[in-house]
Amino acid sequence: MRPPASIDPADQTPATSTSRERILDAAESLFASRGFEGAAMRDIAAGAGLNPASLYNHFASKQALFEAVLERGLRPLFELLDTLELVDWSPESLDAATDTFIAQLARQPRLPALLEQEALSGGRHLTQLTQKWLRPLFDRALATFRGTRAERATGVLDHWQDDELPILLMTFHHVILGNFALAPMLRAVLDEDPLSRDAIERQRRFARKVVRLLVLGRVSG
Amino acid sequence: MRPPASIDPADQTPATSTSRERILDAAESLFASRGFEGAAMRDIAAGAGLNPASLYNHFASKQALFEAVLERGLRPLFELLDTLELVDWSPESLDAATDTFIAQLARQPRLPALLEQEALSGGRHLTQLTQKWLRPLFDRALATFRGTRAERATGVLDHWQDDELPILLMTFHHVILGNFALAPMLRAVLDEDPLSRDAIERQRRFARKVVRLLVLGRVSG
Amino acid sequence: MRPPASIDPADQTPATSTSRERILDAAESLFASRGFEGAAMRDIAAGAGLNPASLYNHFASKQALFEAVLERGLRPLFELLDTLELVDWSPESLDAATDTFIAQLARQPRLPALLEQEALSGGRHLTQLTQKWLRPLFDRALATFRGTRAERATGVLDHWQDDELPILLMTFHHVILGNFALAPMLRAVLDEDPLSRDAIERQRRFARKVVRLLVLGRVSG
Amino acid sequence: MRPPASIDPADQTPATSTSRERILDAAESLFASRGFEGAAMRDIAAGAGLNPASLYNHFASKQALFEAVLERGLRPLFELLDTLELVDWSPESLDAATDTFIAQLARQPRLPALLEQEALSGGRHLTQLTQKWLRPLFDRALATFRGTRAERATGVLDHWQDDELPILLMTFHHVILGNFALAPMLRAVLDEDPLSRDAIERQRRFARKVVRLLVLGRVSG
DNA sequence: GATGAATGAGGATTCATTCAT
DNA sequence: AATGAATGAATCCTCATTCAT
Repeated sequence: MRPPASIDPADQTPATSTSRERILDAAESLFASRGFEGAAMRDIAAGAGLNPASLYNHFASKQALFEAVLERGLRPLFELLDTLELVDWSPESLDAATDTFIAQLARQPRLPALLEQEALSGGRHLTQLTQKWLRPLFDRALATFRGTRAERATGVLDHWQDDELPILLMTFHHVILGNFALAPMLRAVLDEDPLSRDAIERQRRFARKVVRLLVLGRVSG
Repeated sequence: MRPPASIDPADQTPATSTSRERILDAAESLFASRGFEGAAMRDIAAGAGLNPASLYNHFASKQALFEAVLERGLRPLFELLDTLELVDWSPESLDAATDTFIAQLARQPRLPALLEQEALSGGRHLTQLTQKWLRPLFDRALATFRGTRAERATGVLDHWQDDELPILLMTFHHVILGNFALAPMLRAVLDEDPLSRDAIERQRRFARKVVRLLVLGRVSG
Repeated sequence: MRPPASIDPADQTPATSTSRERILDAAESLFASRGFEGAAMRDIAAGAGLNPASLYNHFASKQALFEAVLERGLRPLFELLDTLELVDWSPESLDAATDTFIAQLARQPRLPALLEQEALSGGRHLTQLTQKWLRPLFDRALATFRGTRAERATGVLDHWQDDELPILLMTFHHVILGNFALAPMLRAVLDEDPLSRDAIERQRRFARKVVRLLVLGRVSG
Repeated sequence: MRPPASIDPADQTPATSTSRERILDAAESLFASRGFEGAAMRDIAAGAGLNPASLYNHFASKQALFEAVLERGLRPLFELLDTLELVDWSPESLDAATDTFIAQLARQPRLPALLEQEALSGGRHLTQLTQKWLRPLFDRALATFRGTRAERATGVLDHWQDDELPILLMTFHHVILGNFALAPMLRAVLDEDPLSRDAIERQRRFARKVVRLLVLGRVSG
């Protein structure tokens, strides 16, 4: 009665890439849609066109494979966040930052679901994920927000109280990543592919407005 | 080595309630934190202080138990949504609606994680969840939004284009439910219990502002 | 290409005993002949007439099963050794002690092989076996031997030096248990069942003589 | 979690020897301590500093490797036994024979454990071992003993009945090889390395006395 | 010779579920 | 309503072995 191994056509990765890459692709897809426990090594192997035993020639364990998936997926996103500089807080630079995020997520549409899976499970792999990636980023972003709110005279973040800034950060997370993570549900509710070019363009347009609203308290420049 | 069955002290439900209730409580907790596949009947039974075989005296299968958990959890929330009437779209009535949601979620803090688990998994139980609960609600809410935007002269929802309204609805979902769902991650990132009275109060205050921003385009009335 | 699960007809235990006992019997037989690693849970289950999964209703793991086998097997033997009192060191009391051992081993003919398997493997389960069972027994026996050798005037153990007494103890072990442990090899070399009534009787007669030789330095009383 | 591949420092063979020799050394060590089933080709390869696949450049199969280990290990010992001539049965010539054995075993201290492993397992590789090596030796030795007992007038083997001579032969085996085979256990029970120069010297002294006792019925010449 | 990658068979163990008690 | 024992199917992972490089 087990469901078929692959739902997402993206599971089928081209046979031209290396085995390691095909394994990582299949694993990312399954971990994202089913979580760590729900993703069976057998199904990952099938997605990569390999015998299950072959996975162990490339990764020592399911856990190690999972970490490699996280590493490969999160590194570009977090490097992007690291290099981000909001030179000023003008509407235009906010838009540019928003566009950068959305563009990166369009390239890695399964990543938000992967993150969400672990965020929900609350423990085990989350600790490592948190310590290595989330904490540093979060702390740095919070410091920037606090500094900006204190220094800038008017209009920027000044409709938030200091203790609301952490929630504000989480809200950016939800607004930017949320619809990517819940793509399967959106598909069912909207009768539309939320990862289509048009849908992502609409998502980008919408995100710009929300970011402006949240940071500047108004939409128009 | 399997991890211990219960992480959240809320798993331990008082022995005074009926077996059925204890089972539902334990199942809700485990389904929310681990998803359908990740939650083992054995662990649910342990959480309820029962032998695994006893679960089958109350629920025909794991699937049936899962549905009962959804039913029990979603019914009050969706009934709340059903009865909600935004008589006008004044800031005060928006605040009241926001407060109502947050209050209900504070009573059922694991519910958002439960929903999110299924939303991520994309299929299987999601279809049923979607058809029975989400679709009708979503369609009704969208119609209301569309009507409001078309009829009302100024200020309400008029900074959104028509095709952005579905995304806007999802954004309410993310903003209101997101921090409840990701409570385990927040705990790790914020060094604070996101379900404490203070945190929920802050969350309520923040949600009010965001809802006003999203609907009215500004914070202050 | 795996060999058939059961070689020894003793593997087939009567279906009348409890499952737990049948499991222990089958496990003892396979652990004795193949060692811990070589004995497959599947084969143990087959020997007990059960599904492999059923073993886990009675023992938490292969390791726990192994320890239960040791416990059940060693307890009577070591209790016998504990209660043994060589009132005097006359040839007759030596003979009586020898007979007691041999009789007990005839009742548990697979036990020496079980011990030997672990003694050879040098580690893992041996440590526990040693600390719990062998060390105490060995130390007590050595003290008795040392005392006897020092106190008694003539003839008893006085042809051994003090530092040879530990080796002497081991030699009793080898002489008494050795042929039981190597029964499979003896069968192949002697064209005879070393566990037949006649063979054990001969073994008993021989062991009496060797014990007399080792303790008293001569055969005849 | 698999235990580390090598326990005995003797596993680490010098990198200067040929691959074949390093493989045989590592295999001998692991077969002796874990038996045929328990010794993994992977661990043998690691002990030899090679990739598992490389083993198959030198030996056709695990079985063939095992036989090569036996061959290399048993040949010198059995050749020694073959050339042994007890010109007379004087105490001095018995001592000399005992010394020869012990000296050879000191050179191959893992060999007794290797033999014992197979003797215990009762079948499979034992048959071959028995037919090729043990049977011929045993039969020849038994004939010699029987001849000696019948021909010699007094004192030599004449306290044994004819049907006890096979057991006597096995007893030599146990006494001479036993403490080498059970070295891991002795280490744990005696708090001393049973393969140290001193321990082996003591073992030699002890074996001389036991052999004299068993053959001549008394210790002193 | 040596090795990385591949694999079918089998390893212990867990799972949801059933059933007699 | 509760449970101990049973089980087929699946779980992750290891094994000996092969083969192209």
